Amino acid sequence: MSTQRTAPPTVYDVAAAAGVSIATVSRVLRSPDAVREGTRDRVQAAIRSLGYVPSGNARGLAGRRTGVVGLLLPGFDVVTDERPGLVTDGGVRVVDDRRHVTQPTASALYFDEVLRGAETEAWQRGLALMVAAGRGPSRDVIVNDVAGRVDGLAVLAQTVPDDLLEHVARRIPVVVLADDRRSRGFDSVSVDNAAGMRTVAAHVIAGLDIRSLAYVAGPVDSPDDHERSIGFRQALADAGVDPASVRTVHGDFGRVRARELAHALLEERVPRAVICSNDQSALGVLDAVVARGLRVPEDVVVTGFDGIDAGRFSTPPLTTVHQPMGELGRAAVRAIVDRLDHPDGPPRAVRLPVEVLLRESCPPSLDPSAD
Amino acid sequence: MSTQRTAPPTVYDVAAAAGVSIATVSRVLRSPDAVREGTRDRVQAAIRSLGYVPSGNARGLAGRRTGVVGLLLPGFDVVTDERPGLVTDGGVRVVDDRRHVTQPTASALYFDEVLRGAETEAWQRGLALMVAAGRGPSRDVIVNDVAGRVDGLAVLAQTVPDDLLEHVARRIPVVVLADDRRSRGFDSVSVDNAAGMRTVAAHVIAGLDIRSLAYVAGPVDSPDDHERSIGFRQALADAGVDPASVRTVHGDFGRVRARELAHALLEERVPRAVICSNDQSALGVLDAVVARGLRVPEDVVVTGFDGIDAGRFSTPPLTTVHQPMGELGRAAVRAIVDRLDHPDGPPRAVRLPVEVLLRESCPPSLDPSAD
DNA sequence: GTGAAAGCGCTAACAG
DNA sequence: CTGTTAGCGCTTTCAC
Repeated sequence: MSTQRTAPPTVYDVAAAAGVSIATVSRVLRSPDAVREGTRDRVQAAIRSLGYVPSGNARGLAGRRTGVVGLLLPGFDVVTDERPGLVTDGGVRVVDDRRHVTQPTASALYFDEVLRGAETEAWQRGLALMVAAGRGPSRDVIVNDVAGRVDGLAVLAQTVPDDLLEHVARRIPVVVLADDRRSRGFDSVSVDNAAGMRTVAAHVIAGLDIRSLAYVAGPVDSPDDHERSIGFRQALADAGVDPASVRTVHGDFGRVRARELAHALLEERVPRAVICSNDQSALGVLDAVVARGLRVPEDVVVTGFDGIDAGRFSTPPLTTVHQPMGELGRAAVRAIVDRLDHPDGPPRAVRLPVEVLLRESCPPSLDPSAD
Repeated sequence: MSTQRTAPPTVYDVAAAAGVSIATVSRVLRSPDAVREGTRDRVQAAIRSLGYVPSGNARGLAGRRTGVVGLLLPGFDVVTDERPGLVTDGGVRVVDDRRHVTQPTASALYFDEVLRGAETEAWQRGLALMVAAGRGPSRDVIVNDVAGRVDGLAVLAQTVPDDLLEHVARRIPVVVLADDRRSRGFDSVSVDNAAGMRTVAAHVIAGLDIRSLAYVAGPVDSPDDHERSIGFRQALADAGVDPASVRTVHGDFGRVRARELAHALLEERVPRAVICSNDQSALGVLDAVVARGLRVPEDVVVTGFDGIDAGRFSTPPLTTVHQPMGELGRAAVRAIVDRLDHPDGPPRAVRLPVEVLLRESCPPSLDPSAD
């Protein structure tokens, strides 16, 4: 078939082949019922035999919506995993992977699910999705480019600077994910971070009757982290725990840093519970606790936030607050469509519920006899 | 900001505001160096103050490439996981997840990685990616829609029927993923299924000196499965094993079906090795083997194909042939760009290497003292 | 029902 | 360096 691209056929070609005007061709495509059957058949035959595919650009230009929504993600780190091949055999590398040298596929990149959710929702509404990395050298160009060819844009928090966002927002509706930006005038879809943290912390404090706490926070500029720490403080207040009695350290949401922090923390004094602002940190804490010969949950209970896969497979499995990532993506597309239907009205913020998953690192009950 | 969409500004608006012609505005955008600095500044100021974002549609129409490549995936199954919430607390559902009730996030959907790879490559080349599900009710419409607004299209095998594919291929280059379609005239990017299976099977037969084999194949219409079975037969021939001595069953690439088949197989006679055409099947076989009280790898060794995450976390971890999914996506974008640069020439097929990952279910050696 | 004609917003010669 | 002028391929009144 590589006998192609010799100037793709246009409405004119189809019209000529079918012996009608271009207007009729257009009608056959957009409102088939408005055309007499015989005429319609001839046009459709011409379309088939010419291999005609309408130009989306021309369509979009000529009016109406493009039927495309955009999604800007923070950009993918190019993880070129350089595993050492141990044996080679017939051109196929053979690796002894019993120690699981294999990378965590870098798949845990949490926005995979967001992407899939958005795609699903777009698909169900007959829309196409345009995805791009909102970062990188040509950031501005890409963002403008995408903004120029979609009906609406969903942007993951902190992937595009505010001024750029405000610029494109003058052309199309923009919805920010994972950060309530109503103050800036943007619609947003986010997760109920505060309630989630409050609930899991309440479980630790009141449910398990633990008052010796440590809190591993994230980077100070993270809106997510900020909300979670608010939820944490609410839980303290609810239970009448003195905030000053809680040792708090600030990590970077990373596992390595959390491990270091946890070691220092445990060195000083072992808390009965370590509440973490995200899962990666919690896994780092788990590393440190185990390394010191302490048992989880018997000696220390640990909780995370996010619900990443690694937490399901850790030893012990990690209690966490699960965020509905897929739903985030879906809600984003819905928000865009809503805004397109109702251009006016104040910015709206959708809050999605989270879910506490109690696993072994901080079980429903500390009573061994209870389930 | 919701003060928007009052007919977005156009080049004309910018030109008027800056006191220049539309051509100059266009130049400032496309080749800034061709415009005197003072003029350029005025235009850029106008762009900023008007909130001007060029229309991608108009750009695409006016000539040149759109700068967008399309990716058609098989479509996402909408997995609405209905987990039973055990406790409710302050609006946040609390779930006892100690038995890992949580879904495998459905994340293992293998094309996540393909998608990310494609995105990465596109991003690095300054292209945007348009993603859509190649299935579903409005399949034809969506496919045409996407095809009408991209420069080239990558399609995952079996997501779009050939006739539709051939139709759009007359307009833009199409590359098929995971299936060598040169015969149909399409460029393709696929994985070396045969060599992978041949290598892993050779390891079992010659490396481990096992000759009592069973083979769990996939659905008959799968091109992947077909190639893998060819590789398997080559391995048999290489080692001088009589194919007739191998019991072969056909599954559906699913875990459940494989489990059933394995039970029947084991009932009749326990083979020393079960080679499976994909990981899901291998996991099903593992289920059955363990259920019957047999040990892996001591009594039965099992191998899979794909390299899904679940295989890393199974008990025991699964030996498999890993496919470079991310690379598939990247290669697809490269293939499209290549084809755009060289519209003529015969269809080309890119073959990506696979990698055998030896894990506990079929270790490098059966000698317990080794390694 | 169907055709004629006027753009949609931009790029790319081609003149100045 | 900058302005003029054609279209790019399609949708959409408005007549017939």
